[in-house]
Parts: sequence; C-alpha cells; structure tokens
Amino acid sequence: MVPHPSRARAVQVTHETEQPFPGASDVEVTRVASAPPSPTRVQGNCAEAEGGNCRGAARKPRARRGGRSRPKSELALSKQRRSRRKKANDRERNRMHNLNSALDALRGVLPTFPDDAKLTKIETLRFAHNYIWALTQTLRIADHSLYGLEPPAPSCEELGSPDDGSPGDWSSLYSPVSQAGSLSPAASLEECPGLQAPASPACLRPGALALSDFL
DNA sequence: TAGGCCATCTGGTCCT
DNA sequence: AGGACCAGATGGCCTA
Repeated sequence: MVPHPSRARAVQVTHETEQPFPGASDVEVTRVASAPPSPTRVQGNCAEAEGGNCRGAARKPRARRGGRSRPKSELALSKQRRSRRKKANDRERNRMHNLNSALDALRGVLPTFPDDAKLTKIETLRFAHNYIWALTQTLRIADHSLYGLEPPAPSCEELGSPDDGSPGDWSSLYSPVSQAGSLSPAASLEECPGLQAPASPACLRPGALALSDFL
C-alpha cells in the first residue's frame, strides 16, 4: 500500500514518541529490539484450546500454596485486581510506545521524501528489510570493483531477492501494491548507473530510487 | 459504507 | 509476586 499523504492523523504519535526512546532505558530498548521470542514462547493458534490454556498444556501444574497471606475480602480482592490491571495497562501502553519509538527511529534512517506520508508499521519493516538488502548488494558490488574484479553483472536469479534469506513469511507480508510494483529492488539496482563500478551509494539516496522499489 | 491502520484494554503465559 | 510479552477484541479515525 502506498502511504497516503492525508493519512496523517492528529493522534498518530503520542508525546512520548517525539523523543528518541523516551522513558526507556538503553537496557529496555535493547531488550525490546533484540530479544527474540524464546522457542518455548512461540504460540500457535489458541482458538481451539479450552479456556485459552494452550500454552499451559505443556506446563507443570502450579502447586497451590495457600494460607500464607491473610484472606482478603471480595472488595479488597477486586480493588487489588483493578489496581494490578491498571498498572499492567500502563506498562503495556508504555511498551507499545517504546515499540513505536523504535519504529519512528527506524523510519528516521530510511530514505524517504520529506513530503512522503509516514510509513505504516508494516511498510517500515518491509522497507527496512529491503533497504538493508539493497545496501548489502551495493557493498558486494563495491568490493568486487575494489579488488579489480569485473563488476558482477548479476542476474536477477543471482541477486535473488530480499526475501530469499527468510523462509518465513516475508513474501507473504508483501502488500498487494508492492507485489504489483513495477520494480523489484534487484531491478532497481541494475538500472541504477551509479551502481556499476565504482559503486555509488548515491543511488540509494531518496530520489534515485522510488520508495515503492523497496516496499 | 467498507476496509485499513492504529491505540488501547484484556487475559493468558512465561520468566525472574 | 510482578513484569514482559503476546494475541485477540474493540472502537476511533480516515480514505476510497
């Protein structure tokens, strides 16, 4: 999907996202950015799981230990639950704000036209993925020319696509627009004269390539 | 009005 | 126990 200029919303980015990783320590940011979900946490579809307990199926049943704390009245329990929920909501909101801040930072280093509408989340991720791939190819070409080798004239097959390395769902994440796009990143590189030896990153400047080339 | 995108709430699970 | 993470649900805003 092509971002529409008028899609900008009044409440798109909260005040917390206006500064780099606000309210998040480096540790938090690193954790958010780098912590892959542990294999044990990969979740399937819980729809058929009774009571939403699909992940608990492989879990040891928790031993109940009672009697340590004072029995609380229903009112006190309810108040405690509400308080915990409220705190959890705040944390969750913060977490999502941090995630959005990271996405904003990512948008910030991606080449876009100033008047481009803000990339959506999925567009940002796809763009970044393809952009990194394009830069990698640029470096490869630069290396070849540096060592006096013939600049490779990679076929599209040789170049592969930015999706090659990911057996996952990257290709399925492609939007209909990008799937129907006229230029793949590989084609864009080949068509960019600056990428013939010596390779020139100038081709990766905004304007050299259309945004849609990377999406 | 339908569909896309988003923020938020919520409950479950896992980890420390 | 409490925090982090996740996915589903919900509702608002916007555009075609």
